[in-house]
Amino acid sequence: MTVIMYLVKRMKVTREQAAANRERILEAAAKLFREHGLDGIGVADLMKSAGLTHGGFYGHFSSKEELMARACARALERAAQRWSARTLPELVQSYLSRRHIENPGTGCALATLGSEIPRQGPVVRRAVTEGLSEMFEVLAGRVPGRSARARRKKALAVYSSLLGALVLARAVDDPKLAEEILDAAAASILSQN
Amino acid sequence: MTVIMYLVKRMKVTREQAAANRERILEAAAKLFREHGLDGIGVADLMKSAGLTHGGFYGHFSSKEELMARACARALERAAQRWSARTLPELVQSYLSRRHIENPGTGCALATLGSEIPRQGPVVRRAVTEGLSEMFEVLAGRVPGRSARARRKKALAVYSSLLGALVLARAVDDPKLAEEILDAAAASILSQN
DNA sequence: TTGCAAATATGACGGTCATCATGTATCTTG
DNA sequence: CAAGATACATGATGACCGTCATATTTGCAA
Repeated sequence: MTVIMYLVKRMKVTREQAAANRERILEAAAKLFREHGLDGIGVADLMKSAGLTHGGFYGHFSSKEELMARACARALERAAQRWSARTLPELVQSYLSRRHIENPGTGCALATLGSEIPRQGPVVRRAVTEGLSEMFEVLAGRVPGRSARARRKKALAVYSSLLGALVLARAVDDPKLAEEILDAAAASILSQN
Repeated sequence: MTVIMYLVKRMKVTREQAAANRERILEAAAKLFREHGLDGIGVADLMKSAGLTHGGFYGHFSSKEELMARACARALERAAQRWSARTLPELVQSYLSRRHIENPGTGCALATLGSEIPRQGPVVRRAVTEGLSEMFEVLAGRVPGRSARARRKKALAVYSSLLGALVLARAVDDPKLAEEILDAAAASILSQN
């Protein structure tokens, strides 16, 4: 075991392996940023979680900020993909669930990082705005409405409700209250759509 | 000027002045935490903003965490007070406004700190839960509804929409999009109440 | 097969942070 | 008015952070 680790460590990686490493860093970041916040996890721990040491980081990304932007973009893309395969009721139920509350690392990035985004630099803000725009489009295709304009408006309102309810339910330390919040938001959304 | 500052500095404060100093620390914290995040501002800067140096901090609070809890409680109490003096449409309009977007330091604490709260310790979570519960009660008194139960449910849904919309509008780097989000949420809330 | 570029490890640097120890000047109590 | 308590300043400590310099090892192109 130790010998194998030693060999792996000492072995120069091929181009493919380097690309895979970059991918692992990005995936680790997308998860750990959501779990600990953008400022709550450091480059060294991120790299360790990807199976590397901190030194190689700047060979893959120009700064921690760039990684934050790419990780946010990645997380939001994934969310848009997931949404595009569900109906609105399915989507509401899975978003407003105890399972989502308890798994920030794989859930909605806005719910875990939302209040930190306004304090970030232009690169991160841009990535988030683009990711959100895609999500709005997907959601607009999942809500009922007579015109595209009306559906977009509804999509913005629905996402606001989803996001706010999840943030509140996570903030509160009483599981009963959390569930009450989720239920109220779900009922409100579904009764309107 | 320098002489005056020197005298002020060297002058031992009375009990009343000490209490006033504690109050200034708390007010500065309530503002700066919302502006920079709980982890985005340090004890030294907090104290400097209250006109003191960092050393005296632990005479007033047992830890930074205790200050975070008290500052959150203070901010939420103030919000509940403001809400109790307004009608629902007034409240929605002021919450979902450009002015609120641009002034996080005096605005809703959940919108600025919401996603950091779940990562905080029990003391902060408790203070936030209590503050939120008060806000829910106030809001339940401002929404229409046939029973107290129905009004409470509506209050939870309304606050979710408000919070989510503000977080989204602040996260986005396009003012037009931000305004679109606020408008969509406001229309949704007001059409339902 | 030889030399260069690339990928990553190790280690260091300057900065920031929360917390605590200590000194000191003043309020406050007897 | 004397003595202790109090409020605060100064300074230090140890930990952590982002970033960079350097060395080493190996894939890869000529």
